Amino acid sequence: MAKKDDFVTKIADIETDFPQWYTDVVIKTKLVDYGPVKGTMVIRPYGYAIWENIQREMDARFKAAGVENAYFPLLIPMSFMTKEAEHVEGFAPEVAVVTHAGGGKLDEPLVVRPTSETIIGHMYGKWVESWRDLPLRENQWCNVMRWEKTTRPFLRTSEFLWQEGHSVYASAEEAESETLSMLALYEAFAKDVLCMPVLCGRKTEKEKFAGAVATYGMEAMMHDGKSLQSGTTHYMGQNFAKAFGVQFTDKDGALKYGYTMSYGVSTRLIGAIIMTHGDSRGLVLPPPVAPFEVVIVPIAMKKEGVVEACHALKSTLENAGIRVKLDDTDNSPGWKFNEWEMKGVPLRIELGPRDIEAGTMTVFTRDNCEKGELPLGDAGAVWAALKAMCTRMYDRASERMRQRIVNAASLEELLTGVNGGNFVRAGWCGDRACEDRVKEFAQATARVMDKTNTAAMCVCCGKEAKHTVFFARAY
RNA sequence: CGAGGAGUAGCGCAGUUUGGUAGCGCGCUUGGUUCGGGACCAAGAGGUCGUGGGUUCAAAUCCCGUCUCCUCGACCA
Repeated sequence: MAKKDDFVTKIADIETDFPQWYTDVVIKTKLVDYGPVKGTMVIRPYGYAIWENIQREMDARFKAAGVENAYFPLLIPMSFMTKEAEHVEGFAPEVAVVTHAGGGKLDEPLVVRPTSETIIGHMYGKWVESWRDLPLRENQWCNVMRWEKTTRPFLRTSEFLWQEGHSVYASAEEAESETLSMLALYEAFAKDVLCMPVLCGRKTEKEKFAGAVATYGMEAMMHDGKSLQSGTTHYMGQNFAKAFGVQFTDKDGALKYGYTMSYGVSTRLIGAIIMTHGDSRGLVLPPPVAPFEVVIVPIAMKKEGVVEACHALKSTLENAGIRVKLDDTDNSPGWKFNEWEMKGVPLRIELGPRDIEAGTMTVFTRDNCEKGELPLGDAGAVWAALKAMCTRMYDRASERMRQRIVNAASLEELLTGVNGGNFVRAGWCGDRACEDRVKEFAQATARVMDKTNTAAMCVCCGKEAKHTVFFARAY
């Protein structure tokens, strides 16, 4: 039973070889494979199940907030993209364009959507006529394409899956309020469903969405101290409404432009989960999004009653609403232990003759890698263990982020901070020149601005600080 | 686009310096013994050595071209 030296599926050590660790995890756990087109990924069933769980949980929250799902076309006429000046400038370098179809050249090229503000703006322009049509709040789950130069599975791919919500309101106040409440929805989702702490706040002008008045983001801290933009909400003012003629007749009889906003999260969340919770054994999945919350590993399967007991346990847990996998393949138990740990299954239940005799089940919790015993078939105790695991995972990640946010009063301190894998909290005067200087000096960008300004002076020029900003290296 | 690295079996690699029958580990197939932390035995399948040309009696190996991928940078909400 000695451990084999040449363990081909073993993943790299997260502490010493981070980029390789990430690649190993996404490939060897069969979350994804690389697609034939550079920068694309094939999401395999184990990875897609995580996405389905994210969708289910997110949809429930959208529904509770009153947002409905819809679907808009993949292809957008090129002329739509050029209607909003900043938008086209921001996205032009990374759009893929369809020039031929049906065996001939198209009169007008079509872009593969990099985001759907324009085509949805076009449709909303047709649908909105009266104040009675507002607010109009729809969401779509779809794929988008952005031709990036460097890519990494989940974190930045040429094609990715996301949800994009788009709303029109009659007033600026309502649209701005929705922008903030959707950010709050995302933050709660990150905490409750992904067990992941995030930093939320407004983005700087440099970092905002092309065509927006204001962009807000939530940033998650990865194992290597880099920041991952995990969700954004955008307040567009009337920019897109004017570009696409989204007008309504108000109660006072006047024709007015609507105020729009949009928000989105993507498969990047899966990358965030991997890099927030993963360890040197592989994935550690938050129970709410794990493809299965429990895997049952039978011990000594040929002994009488073992397989039957495992099936009975599976039914009991499933009846209690728990997602369960029974691994009754003929691999050795040790192989199964390692395999499912690598794949991040939250709880493993080992069930063998000794357990059955004693009326217990051996339970391994993935986040802390501890083994214990529970009464055989006690679904309530399994639920409690899963819930406790969520709390532990969130608390651990929060504590790490708290310890790795440092303050800086100078560029040198800022550089030291980001080099040490930290988020750096520092004052900023508000000038683009200083923001650019920070990037040049420390390869760090302004992730979000703190809700209140507590800094006295700008980390770069020393003038009075108008904002307190979290700087970090980012994916 | 700049700098560096790599292309040999499904995966990971050796072999190239010094040209001479295509190798290893894992995985896979079949049969058997196993099973409380990646089991073992036996037999077997699988490769135009990225690609085009050149040198040579002979090229994975030497020379020239070319393509692809990876890392770092640039770029990127």
